[in-house]
Amino acid sequence: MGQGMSKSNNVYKDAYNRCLRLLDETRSLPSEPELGALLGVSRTTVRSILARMEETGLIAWNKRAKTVLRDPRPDDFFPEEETDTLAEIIERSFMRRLLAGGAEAGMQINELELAREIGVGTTSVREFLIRFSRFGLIEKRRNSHWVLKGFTRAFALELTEIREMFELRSAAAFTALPQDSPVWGDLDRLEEEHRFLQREIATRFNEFSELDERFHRLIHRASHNRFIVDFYDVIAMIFHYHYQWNKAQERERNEVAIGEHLAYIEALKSRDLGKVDAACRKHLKSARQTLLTSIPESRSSQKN
Amino acid sequence: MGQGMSKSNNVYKDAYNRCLRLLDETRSLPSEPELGALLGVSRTTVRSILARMEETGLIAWNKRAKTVLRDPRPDDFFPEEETDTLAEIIERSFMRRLLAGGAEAGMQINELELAREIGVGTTSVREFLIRFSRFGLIEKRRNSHWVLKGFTRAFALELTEIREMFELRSAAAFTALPQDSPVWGDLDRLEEEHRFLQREIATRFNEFSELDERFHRLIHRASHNRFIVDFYDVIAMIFHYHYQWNKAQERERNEVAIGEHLAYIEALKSRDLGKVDAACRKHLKSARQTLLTSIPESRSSQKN
DNA sequence: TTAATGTCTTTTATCGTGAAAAAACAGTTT
DNA sequence: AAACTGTTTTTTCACGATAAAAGACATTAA
Repeated sequence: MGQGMSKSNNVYKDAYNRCLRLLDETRSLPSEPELGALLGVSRTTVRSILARMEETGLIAWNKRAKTVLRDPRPDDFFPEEETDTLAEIIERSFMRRLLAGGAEAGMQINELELAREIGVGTTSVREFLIRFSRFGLIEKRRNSHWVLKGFTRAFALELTEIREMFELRSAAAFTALPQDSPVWGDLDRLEEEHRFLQREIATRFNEFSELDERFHRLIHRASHNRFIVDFYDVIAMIFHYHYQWNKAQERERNEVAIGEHLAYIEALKSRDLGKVDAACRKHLKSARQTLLTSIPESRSSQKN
Repeated sequence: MGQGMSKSNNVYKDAYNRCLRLLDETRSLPSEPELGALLGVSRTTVRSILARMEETGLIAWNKRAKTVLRDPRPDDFFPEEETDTLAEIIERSFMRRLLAGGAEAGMQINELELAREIGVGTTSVREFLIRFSRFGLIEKRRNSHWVLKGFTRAFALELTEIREMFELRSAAAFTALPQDSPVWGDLDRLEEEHRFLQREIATRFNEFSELDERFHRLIHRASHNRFIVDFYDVIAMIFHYHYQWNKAQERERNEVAIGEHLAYIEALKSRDLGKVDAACRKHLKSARQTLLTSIPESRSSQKN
């Protein structure tokens, strides 16, 4: 599938699907520039979307008039998998191989083989690997292959060490934010979401992962330091796959984490640096523990 | 120049030049694998080098026998500029534009234009920008262009904030290293180089930049944390161009820095955490100051 | 029988190309 | 005139192709 094609039109397909959902709400669509802003795409793409919607009888389109003719049906949507970015496809594929065992540290990574296996061009794989290298899991040998450093205990410890430094500093910066800063409102809303999830934990425990990320990103943003903010991408990536991979006691773990977050939020609102420090440390310690226990104790003896 | 060609043979040319320097020292060259290891290239490249050296009458080559026939002349060497990596060429070009004024924050970066201007393919430029993005100076707009964030005061402050966190921690880790660790020997040697440079400061002050990097990298390595070690790449890059750009009071600045380094080294050797902390703080503070004074006070009012 | 050389294969680095998507420009409608 | 639609140009994204370089295999010399 997909060999020989120059560029997939996933931007169009994804925006089309999102636009279909908009159709339910209104009798007519806004102007082209407005739609573009709403969907986050250019007018060129908007016009392709409108053209297809007209073809399939979803709307009547004549210049400014874009009247909705019927509700979208399930088969109007493009299949989910066709809306993914190439980068997403490659990342998923790569991470699956990395986590699905057999990925010994020190193993070399072959661009061509990866590209063939995933069914994409080498350029895309190369660019992915370059982007991915900042996560510290792979390394390039000068004009030669990439080397896998492995998702090891050492990696987790190094990652969490930085995370703890950065988050403690960000949390301190957070408490120093003026009372009228919008972040306090954001924090209140997040607290509410935590409370809600706590009540419904039995059925919605798997929604925590996403809330967790939003919460920590809010705190990191208070540092006003691009390197700290950007580093959260590394953490988010690791935890994203970690959550997908390690489902053991997920409910219990998340329940504990919600409790810790609430204590942390409480501390932030008190603006008492000592309390913030303690609550932050406590939560990060248990987060580290969770991550560590999910890593096999070193599959084979370490190589060089 | 250079349009249409698939891949430059700069690896070969650079290795050839380095191999020429080896010729002065011996009457005959070692085996092919040995030469490869020495020059850091594959046997394929070694054989191309030997082939050319035979052609130009530098050596007689018959299987294992590689006898040196004459000393290399200046015109045997490939021109310096032909030994550069494409990545280096692009980086220099890009940084020149960035520092040569007219590079307002918020300005968009055009891959195609850059590629044309430098005379390389778009792929190489794209890969460069992706690699370069980790320095925090540019940012990608989702499926659109890159945006220049600018080499601003804010950037310098964010950079140095992280640098200080990381280096204080690394320095502390350094003092905790066991007495028999090889780093103490490395430190002694660096101290000696500092003393030498201090004596010859009048003529060799411009050699400090390189020594500075080696010294700080040694300390950062003590953290045993890949994120800390890797972050030094960002610092090194910035200071590299900063040194090239801001030559004002270079001698005085470097003289001061050498003194601070020596005090810092002294503190490390004392293994007294308090002293280390103080010496490190003092040096980093003046390094930050130097960097800050070299940044124009904000060319125009900040955009969004 | 180990370690070199000679030969062949695979992989990486880089380009030009073309479709997708964005952006710029020109003409209309309100 | 401001904001829209219609049209054209430019840029980004991804591919296959090809030379450089690495690496693997076969052969030979010490």
